Amino acid sequence: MPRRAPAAVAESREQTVAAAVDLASIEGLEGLTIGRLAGQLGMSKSGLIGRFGDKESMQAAVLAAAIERFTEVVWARAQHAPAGLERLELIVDLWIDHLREDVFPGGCFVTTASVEYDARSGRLHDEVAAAVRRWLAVLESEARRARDAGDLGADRDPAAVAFELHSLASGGSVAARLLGEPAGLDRVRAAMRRAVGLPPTTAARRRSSPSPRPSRRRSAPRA
Amino acid sequence: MPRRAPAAVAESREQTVAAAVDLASIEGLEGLTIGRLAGQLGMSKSGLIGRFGDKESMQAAVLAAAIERFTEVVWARAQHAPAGLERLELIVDLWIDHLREDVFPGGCFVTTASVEYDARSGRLHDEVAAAVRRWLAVLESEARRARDAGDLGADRDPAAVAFELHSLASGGSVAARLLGEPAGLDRVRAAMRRAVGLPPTTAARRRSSPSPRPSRRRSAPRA
DNA sequence: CGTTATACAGAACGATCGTTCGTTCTGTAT
DNA sequence: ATACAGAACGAACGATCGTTCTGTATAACG
Repeated sequence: MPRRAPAAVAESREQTVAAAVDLASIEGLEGLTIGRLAGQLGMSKSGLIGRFGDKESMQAAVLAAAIERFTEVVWARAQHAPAGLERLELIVDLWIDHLREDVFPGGCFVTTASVEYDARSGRLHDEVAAAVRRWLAVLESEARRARDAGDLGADRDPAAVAFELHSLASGGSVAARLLGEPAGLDRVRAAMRRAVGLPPTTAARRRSSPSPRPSRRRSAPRA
Repeated sequence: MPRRAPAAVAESREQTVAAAVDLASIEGLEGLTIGRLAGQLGMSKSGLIGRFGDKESMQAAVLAAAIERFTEVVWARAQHAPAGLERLELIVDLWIDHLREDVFPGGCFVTTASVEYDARSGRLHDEVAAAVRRWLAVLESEARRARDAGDLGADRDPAAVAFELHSLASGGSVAARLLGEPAGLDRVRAAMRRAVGLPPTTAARRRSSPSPRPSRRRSAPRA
């Protein structure tokens, strides 16, 4: 391969992490296995782990990549909307859409990671918690803007609104996926809109997906 | 006075499962390990697995026991309240309390299991989903009663209310635990009350009744 | 050109996984 | 007194875990 080495390495590692994100979104960050991931990528275990040092560093890289993916498809795309309720409304739509369209094959990555590390200590716990805190801060900031602009009930605490939105999206997406009811996400969306005082739905579903997409990716538990 | 053999066996298995529930609420149902659990119980791996047949059956037994524990401390204790909004209010309080008082050392058991199996197929997935469906049906039934009695907005869909309550409790408890903020559960409670149209809080925390004290039996090593 | 650094494969490590044997012990029934 | 059933043990199975070491091919540099 006459590829330039640094580029090849960087790109290769990027692809590695992307594949690991998909796998970990199903199996969990803790269920990630060097042997299985290496086999899926067609490389040796030593070659794979050599890119990260050890497994925990690999998990951290995977987590960071998943957060970046979420940030890109939800936060970044909402930046063009004016701060406040309007941006909050767009965030909710993008948030639900990213769940509906299987940006992560196994459902919301950070939710999975949150459950895995909510009762443990260590580097992964800290990084997951930090990511959730950052996201809550974003939501709180927008909620505060909305409240200051009079678009949100003056009695509503921005931090409480942020926490409520996060709880609904996190818990609701899991339940919708577990029960195999894509319509559950409509309920989550409605509840999130209710949480910020928006009407159940605006005119038509402007972000309507063409088909329900029954893509249920499932992995055999064993062999 | 020699105990009858079947009784002794049942009790021993019950203690085994109770310990496994505590362990699995932290490590996850999938993170349960026969070797580690056996070591913690002071028995051999073969002796432990012999009680269930294989690991999956043990996981199923652990899941069933956890569901039973939840049912006891939340559903059963709310039965004395009149059906409808009043019972729903009590359920919310008991629900939050069971999270606050660490009925499960690692947080809500079914939430953990939901995340673990929401993207997989098999027996465990089906049983978790069935448990969630049963619980949603209970909540929906109470919400319908409340609506029919005029205690809930006539425009509120009981199934949507049930789903919203479940999502809030599930997602909120994880976030509160992950962030290490017990006050987060107050937010969850407030949001759940808001979901059923109840005022943020009734007077003071009237639900500071003595700890429910779930049966937490400690197993003693065999002589 | 030679030298050096890097990336990966291959092999092996100790540990642990779930499972399966054969044995032993205990209590009950015949 | 004998036979049997159940539970648990200890040992071992093959598989897989994360990690480490060594050899080698290639790319980068002078």
